Amino acid sequence: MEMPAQYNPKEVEEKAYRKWAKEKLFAASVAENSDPFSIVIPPPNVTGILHMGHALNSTIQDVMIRFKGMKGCQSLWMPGTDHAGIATQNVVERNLAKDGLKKEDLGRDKFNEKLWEWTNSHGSTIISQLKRLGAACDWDRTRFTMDDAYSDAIKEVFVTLYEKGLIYKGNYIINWCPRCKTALSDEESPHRDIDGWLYYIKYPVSRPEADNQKAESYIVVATTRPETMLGDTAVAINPNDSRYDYLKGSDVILPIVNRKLRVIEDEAVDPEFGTGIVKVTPAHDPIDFAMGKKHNLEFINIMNADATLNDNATAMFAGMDRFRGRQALLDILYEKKLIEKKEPYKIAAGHCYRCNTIIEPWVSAQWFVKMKPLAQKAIKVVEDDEVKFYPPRWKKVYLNWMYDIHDWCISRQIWWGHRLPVYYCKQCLNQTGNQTIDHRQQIVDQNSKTKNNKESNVGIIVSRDTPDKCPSCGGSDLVQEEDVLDTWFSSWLWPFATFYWPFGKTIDHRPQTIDLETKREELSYFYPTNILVTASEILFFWVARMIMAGMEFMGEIPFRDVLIHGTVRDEYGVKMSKSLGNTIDPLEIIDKFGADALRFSLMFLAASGSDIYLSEEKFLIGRNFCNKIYNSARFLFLKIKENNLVVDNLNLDSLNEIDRWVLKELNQTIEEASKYLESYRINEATKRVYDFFWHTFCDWYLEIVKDDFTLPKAKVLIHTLISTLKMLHPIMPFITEEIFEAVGKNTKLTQESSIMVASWPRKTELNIDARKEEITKSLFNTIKEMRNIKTDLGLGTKKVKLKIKITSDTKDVWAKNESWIKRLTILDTIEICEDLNRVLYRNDFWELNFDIDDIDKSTFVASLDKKINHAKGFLSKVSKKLENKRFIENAPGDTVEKERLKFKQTSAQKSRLQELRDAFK
RNA sequence: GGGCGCAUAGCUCAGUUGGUUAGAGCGCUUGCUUGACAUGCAAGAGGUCAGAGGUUCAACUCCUCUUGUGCCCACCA
Repeated sequence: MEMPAQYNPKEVEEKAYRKWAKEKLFAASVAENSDPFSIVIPPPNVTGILHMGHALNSTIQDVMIRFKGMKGCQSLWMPGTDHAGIATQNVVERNLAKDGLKKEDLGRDKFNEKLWEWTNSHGSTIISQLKRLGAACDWDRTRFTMDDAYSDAIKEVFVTLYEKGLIYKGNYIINWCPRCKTALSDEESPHRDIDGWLYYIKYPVSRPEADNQKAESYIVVATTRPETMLGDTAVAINPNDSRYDYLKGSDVILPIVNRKLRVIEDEAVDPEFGTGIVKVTPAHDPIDFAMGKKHNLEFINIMNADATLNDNATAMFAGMDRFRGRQALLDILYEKKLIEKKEPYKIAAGHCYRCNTIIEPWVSAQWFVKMKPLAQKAIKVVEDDEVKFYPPRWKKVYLNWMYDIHDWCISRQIWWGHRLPVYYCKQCLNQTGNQTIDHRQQIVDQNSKTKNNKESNVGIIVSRDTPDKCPSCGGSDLVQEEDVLDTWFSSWLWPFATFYWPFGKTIDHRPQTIDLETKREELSYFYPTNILVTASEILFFWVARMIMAGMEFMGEIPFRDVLIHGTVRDEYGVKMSKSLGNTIDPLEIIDKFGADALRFSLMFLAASGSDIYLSEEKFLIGRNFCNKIYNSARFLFLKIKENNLVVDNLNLDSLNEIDRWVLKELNQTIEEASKYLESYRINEATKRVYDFFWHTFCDWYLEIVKDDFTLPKAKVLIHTLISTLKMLHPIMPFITEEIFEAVGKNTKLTQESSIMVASWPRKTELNIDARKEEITKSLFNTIKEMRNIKTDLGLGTKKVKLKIKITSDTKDVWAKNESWIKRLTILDTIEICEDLNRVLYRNDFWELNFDIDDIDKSTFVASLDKKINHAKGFLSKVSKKLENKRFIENAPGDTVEKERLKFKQTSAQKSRLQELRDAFK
């Protein structure tokens, strides 16, 4: 087989992935004799295309899955996608807009068909991209949050929570996105500072006639959103603010609208801010909403769903967009000289996390989950470290959020998603007369009053099955709730709903092929899952809620460990995002350098939990390493063939000291890599194996045995290669598979059909003679020193004669190793002498000289001086310690012993160097 | 306003129970077309571990403060 000089990942990767799929190596199942290891993938959006964040996130999971698989676990990576309500709807709406259509033109059913069409044709894009990355997901289990069966779980959960009184409907002020025209949860409305103005507006005051003369004829309120004044129904002052005592009996008049405003007192008002008087707009501001409830104020809604002003905002402004209305209103206020001043002001405004539109706080009828009761257990399991965070600091972040958790608004006014399993009986509703099912209508109806938070449940049917008649009146005129659920209301069930929980109660839409008992067993085997790998952005959205759902419905944590990795940034430290255009496309990197190169570079750079800065050149680390692995293997096979070697299992009897040395280094690498992987410190494991393979195995061992390519050596080489490949496999699955197969073809070793199912390497039992080991290490050091000296003397690549005086029982060491020592040091001959006329290097075992006439003494002496100074500095530091009585008294014995040894060795070394130097004077 | 991080070589970062006169990758300097690999090999320069205190026999590592910097949460209009 001809192997080109450079590694070409393209065909290798495709071929390997096909093989794994064909041999069903991704599949995991219940096995009594194996430990389970499971991860559920954070389901990517069906609209998603693979970005660097996915690549990082997925590689980490894949590393753990493959590692645990090799360790003998039933290693399950559960894949799937998320229907991503708003995001997907937006995409399909945009497509529709190209034909000049709106979703309303199609109607709900037709539009839903379009959504499914889109999902079916595009939804697997991300899946195939994950496959290119090498993801070892059990693809036969792939789930989608809109599967019929998955929807069963959602209904079950909704109904159960409703029956427990943990889900309620009510009129509240919520985050409204006027572009998506839906309510959002607090988490979906992140605050961002925007530059704005704080306007000081004069409100006239009408006083009883006989009032004292001190009072002003107007008051001043400050606001960043002047247009909301059209919905003002009060002004508020702090009860302890005596400046405005006079207002208590007065009427404040809302300009333009000329509405009388009540003056209320509330502790929420900060006397220090602005003028100390607050305009109160109960229907358009969360604090004002609370005040409105407390003081029984009128709620006047001045906006439509698209944030245009409505008739309540007076005919003058009706129909205007909120920002245009703001300007128009300001113009009039200026004209009437009612603006006292304006100041530049940073406003922390909520933004829609899907389209970045500024959120409008809006009162509407929505569905909520009571979170406090659900949070209790989820707090405890984290406090008690039953669920552990890596890095641990996220525990605090999680707990802080959980301690102060707010109710979760779960209804969305979009069409793509799970419709709430809520049905309204029209007849019953008509009788109570206070309910309608159209939110937009309901909101307009709110002009007058929102009386109570909780509306009566008359006429509301919450049911797992579609009811045919109203249980209370028997009427059959039922309509289902129009709203759909927040997408996260499906995601939070992911760790168990993916196993087809709830195993069919009154509802059961499992596919025929799915066996209930198997699934039940699988859930109990694989749940709780072992780790959840995610970015910090969805800690609250998803992680926290999964823990709550797990505790509530499984009675058990959903995962033991939560791995929070960093954010992917560009080389300047700016977060990669499509809108900024600073992304690096992982698929382009795969095309250019290979998936292994991508994965390796990511794992090499990603220290646990810290952000990772990327530029295209960072992927050269991985590419170069792939090339190194490939070439070293290519060389081994070439040599094996050239020498007609039949390589089989390692034979410990025929090992020499150097073989033992490399195997010992290998042992240590295995130990450390395993330890690091077990503790999720993947980058440490990656670095360790990289360093061993390149700088120990290739740079030293392989170079040493190059010209002595005998069978015992070949066995050590192949053994070490295989062990390293195995350790690298979780990180770089493709190239390791390729070479593992090639090992099979080029040797007589019996091995597994794929490295994926090969067992994790174990340490070799080596009987190591300490003295021989020391001599071997001295030999390596001597070689480094000789190269060093040659460079100092300007003899870099010149072949020189080495004269050596053996000062102890090590003659055979030089004789046996002569050939490679000469090659690696670039020596002409090695001559063993009784006496040297000059010594360039000396250690406990030998001293040596190069047979050359004149040397540049000054550079050599300078180099010696440098070493001597180094030793001196070190010695003074160590002796300071040893002279310190308290050190001797307090430090543990072996620490003191170590220092003594250091001192002894270094002083010996120093005097040797000193002698050498003196000889050159 | 509250909370959480970060500050180590020119750049990007490791350094996990305190005991190395501090490591890697890239970049830089010097020398190598050595038949596995120039996507390589050899040698090297470069750091008072942000600053100031403290704890300790011992601090890059623990504590406090300062400075700079980043992120998250929050109803000061």
